[in-house]
Amino acid sequence: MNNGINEFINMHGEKKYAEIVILEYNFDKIFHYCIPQDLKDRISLGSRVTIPFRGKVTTGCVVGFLAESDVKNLKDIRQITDRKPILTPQVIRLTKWISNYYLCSWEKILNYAIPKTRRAWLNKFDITDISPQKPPRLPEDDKSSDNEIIFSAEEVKEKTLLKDIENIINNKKFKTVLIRGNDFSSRMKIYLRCIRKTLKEGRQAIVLAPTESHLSELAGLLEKEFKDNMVVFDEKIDQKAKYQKWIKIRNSQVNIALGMRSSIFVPFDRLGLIIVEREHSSLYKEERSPRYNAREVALKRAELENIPLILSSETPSVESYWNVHENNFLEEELNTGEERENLLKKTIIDMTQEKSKKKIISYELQQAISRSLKNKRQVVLFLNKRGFSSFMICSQCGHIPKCPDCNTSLSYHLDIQKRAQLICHNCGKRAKVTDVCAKCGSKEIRPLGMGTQKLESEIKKMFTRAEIRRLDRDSLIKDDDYRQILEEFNQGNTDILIGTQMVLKGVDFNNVDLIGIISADTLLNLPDYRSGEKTFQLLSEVISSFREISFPKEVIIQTFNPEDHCIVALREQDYNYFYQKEIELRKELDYPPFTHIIKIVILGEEKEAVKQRAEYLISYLEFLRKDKESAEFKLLGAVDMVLWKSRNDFKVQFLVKVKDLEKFNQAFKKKYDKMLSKHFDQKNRLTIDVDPVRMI
DNA sequence: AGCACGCCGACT
DNA sequence: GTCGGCGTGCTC
Repeated sequence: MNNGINEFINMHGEKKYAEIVILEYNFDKIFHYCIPQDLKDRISLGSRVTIPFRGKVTTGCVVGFLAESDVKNLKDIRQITDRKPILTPQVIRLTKWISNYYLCSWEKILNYAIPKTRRAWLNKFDITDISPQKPPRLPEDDKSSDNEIIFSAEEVKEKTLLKDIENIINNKKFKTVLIRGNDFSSRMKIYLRCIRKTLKEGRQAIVLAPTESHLSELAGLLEKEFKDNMVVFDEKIDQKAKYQKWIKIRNSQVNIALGMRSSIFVPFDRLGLIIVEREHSSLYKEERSPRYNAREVALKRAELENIPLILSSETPSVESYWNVHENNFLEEELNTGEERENLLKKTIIDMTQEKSKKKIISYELQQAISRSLKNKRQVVLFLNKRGFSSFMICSQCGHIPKCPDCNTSLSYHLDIQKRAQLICHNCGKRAKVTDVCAKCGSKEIRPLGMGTQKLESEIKKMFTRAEIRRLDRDSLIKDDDYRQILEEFNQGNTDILIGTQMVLKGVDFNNVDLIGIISADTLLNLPDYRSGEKTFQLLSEVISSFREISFPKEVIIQTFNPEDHCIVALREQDYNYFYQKEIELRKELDYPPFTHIIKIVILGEEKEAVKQRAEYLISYLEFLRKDKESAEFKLLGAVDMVLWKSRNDFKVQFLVKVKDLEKFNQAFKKKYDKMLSKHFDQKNRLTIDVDPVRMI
């Protein structure tokens, strides 16, 4: 198994030629160089080298070895930059896989994985090549003679799943465990034990978290035991500090790395375990090039390194859960006890049954808020839409005013003088509000849906004596506002907090006994095959904000779609129900995980130029369709090509649906480079997103 | 990305 | 005949 990496050494045991990816130019090509005799012993996969190229000296990264080359007049490698390679052979293999899977150049992903190094740092913080350290001494080393035990007999008796995890960790082979559940402290206990065990074996661990706050939560807990044995790559880290931490890793001075998505590339050479916390998070997807998903890359790295992988989530991604059945992932459930469930009431309000269609707050929710206020408890009202109102609709003919450039519905906003205005969130175009429908002429046109602003004014009218605060992007003017609104609420000075996703971060729900989800529909109706999954995940997270429940609490969900499987699954807190219904839909409509989607976007300032390039791209894909080496695929969005306006650019988007991604990519790559340089540049850009997390 | 090469039209 | 326009292709 060589994964397309040439490590072949000729019969004299000599590495004669090196395959090199040039790091300073964006060519998707491998160059061959001779390895001078004096460098032979020190060069390896992942070594950075200086090489003559086009009459200049440039740097490259060694990605393979050859005994023979059919290229004539090969030049010599000048020198090796780092004393020990900055990347490990396994990470080189990983980046190769990424460049094929995500259709980006090898150079791009290599440069992304390697911290930006200044020449000066190279001498200052070099790799000292400390010979493999003895694993750090742990308290148990002295006590337990049987080092095969991770969990005690008592613990295993209580939760038999621990035995399975123990076996997998002890086995030290590639195997994925998906832990599903909301019990953070049990999950944490498993992480701790597994890491401890891994270190004891003299191996290393990577822990990924999706956001800065989840990262610091994990780091805080792990630091108690492993402070001197770990590095944390937090959000604000600069290139220099990042490089220093890499050197520590490379020198085996630390054996645990914590970070967000990019930490999946850290160069441990005795990696023994990867943990991906909240694996469902869309933040694992890099939304700029290279557009990889760290969860998928973690899976690939675990496979390449042949080590266990732990994925965990309260609401696993449909892809991962599907893998439980298809690829023999081990699934374990870890949920908090039933006492919690008995004190937590979940109510779904069918808004189609409300008498007044214009009302935002149902009668039941209004009553529940009154009850909370009387009991001196706090209320959080959740809405995932900013602005005043989402769009206008004519109740006579159903017409929705749309932006002529973007074909998206215009948002209804109030300006500072409280004058109504329509704004296109895509391109920023503004339009006047009309009181007559442009299509049928009726006067029954009015705003539908709502934002936090409108909700706030409604609530203020309803509960005149309550302290009400709003927490969303728009309400934050000064940097300090966020902290202040939180502090007021957490000290109990606020009765009702209205907010978007932001309330999930930093709000203390201890004294809250009511969460009202104003409209489950806004997210559910997005034009995205994942909208159901996203709704279920987000609202589950909202409900989980109630961590400790010592008195009765209630969640009220208002929706126009009470029968939707996501809503039903939320009420029953039944992941399996959600998954079964969702996977049926995906299968029926040929969506992931049954196919892959590739999002192709063309952007440019001139409308005609964009259109022309889009047509060229379509013809390239049609040409591919005839290629016997390519895979079958569907092309969406090409027949009635829509040009959108996005900021200053015109934009065209296609979706390719393909089952055999590997085969398709191989054929696609053949002339991709040529097409790119011939038809696209800074003015007319082409972006390709494999397995996108957002459709628009 | 640059830079050479080459094929073509315009010009002292 | 020769200068320079840019489209095409190569760089180990």
